Amino acid sequence: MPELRTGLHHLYLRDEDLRLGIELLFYAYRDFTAEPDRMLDEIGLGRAHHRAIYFVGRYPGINVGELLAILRITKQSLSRVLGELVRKGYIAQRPGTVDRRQRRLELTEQGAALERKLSENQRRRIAAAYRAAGPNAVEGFRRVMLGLIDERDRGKVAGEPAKPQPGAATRR
Amino acid sequence: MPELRTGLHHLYLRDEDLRLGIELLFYAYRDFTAEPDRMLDEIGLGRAHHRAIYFVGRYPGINVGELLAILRITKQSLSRVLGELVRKGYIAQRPGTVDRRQRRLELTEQGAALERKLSENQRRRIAAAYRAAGPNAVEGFRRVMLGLIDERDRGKVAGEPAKPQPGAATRR
DNA sequence: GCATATATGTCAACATCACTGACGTATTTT
DNA sequence: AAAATACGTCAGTGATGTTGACATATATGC
Repeated sequence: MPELRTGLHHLYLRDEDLRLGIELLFYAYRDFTAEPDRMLDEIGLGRAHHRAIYFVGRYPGINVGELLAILRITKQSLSRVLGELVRKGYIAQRPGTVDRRQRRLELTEQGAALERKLSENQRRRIAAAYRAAGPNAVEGFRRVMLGLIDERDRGKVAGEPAKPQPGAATRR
Repeated sequence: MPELRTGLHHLYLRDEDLRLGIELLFYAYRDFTAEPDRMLDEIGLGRAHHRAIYFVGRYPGINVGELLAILRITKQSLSRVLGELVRKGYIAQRPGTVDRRQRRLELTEQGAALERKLSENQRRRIAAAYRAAGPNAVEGFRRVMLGLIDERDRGKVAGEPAKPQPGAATRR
């Protein structure tokens, strides 16, 4: 629900309030990624691999362009990461049926197992925070977080991955 | 308000709910850092410099050990970043008065200006998200985010920086 | 059907930010 | 006086990102 358009907002935002927001994001992200990072390190992978595995698991059959649009990195960066994951047997590729230029990505059994293992800690952490804060707070959390995300991607979160923008291939 | 302690929680957490949380963190952090990153890039600095500048601005007179405890990186990494910031005139150091081994860090005029410029976009983004979501949602956001942070650091967020753990100097 | 655009990949070079390991100096604490 | 602490440095390495140029296969528009 959009708030009343009073022009003046009853939500008076002090510098301190905004700083707290900045810091919450920093600390939460720092701690949210620490555990998976440690686990990845043991098998010679990094956070970038986790992100790829996560989103391939999230959208089975996703193609490279869509994944690029989510991660917002260059194809050269993704290519290295994806190549390693394919070579190590975590991700399988196969050409698209409708457009055979595409490579549709999927997790292998091994990849799915790794994804579960990596996300387990994150899920636990989120579940604990949700339970401690209560359903009402969770709803507020979602609303604020969505508001922090670039508008063009809000629909994408927890929906279908957006098709890459036209011209995305040429644009860098 | 803490939820009723029923043992069984009325907050039934589906896999989808947890995934949404994971993704909100990913997208929000991605978009939250993108703009400052671009600005930093123009003056030959990176995200690590932003973090250092931010927390030195947040806690004027903070010493190196405290900053290390916040950032959770090695002193060698921080040393490089801090050295660059000092050389380029964004941060000033001076020995502590009570313990002269310490280097107390402060932003110079120039550093404070940069900090404001960098954080401006982030503050705007947070302010917009807060306003759109409403005060109630903001409170929920804070509760959940705090729950995501390592327990030992919850008190530190938006308070005084914790003293580094005893033994921190030797531990790596 | 031919020209062009798209999806993807590759080679090469480079920057940033992190890490490990080993040591060194000044100062404080015991 | 010895030990611990705060901080720094030198040296090497690895992960992740970047730019730029070019290659291949497939689709699409006229």
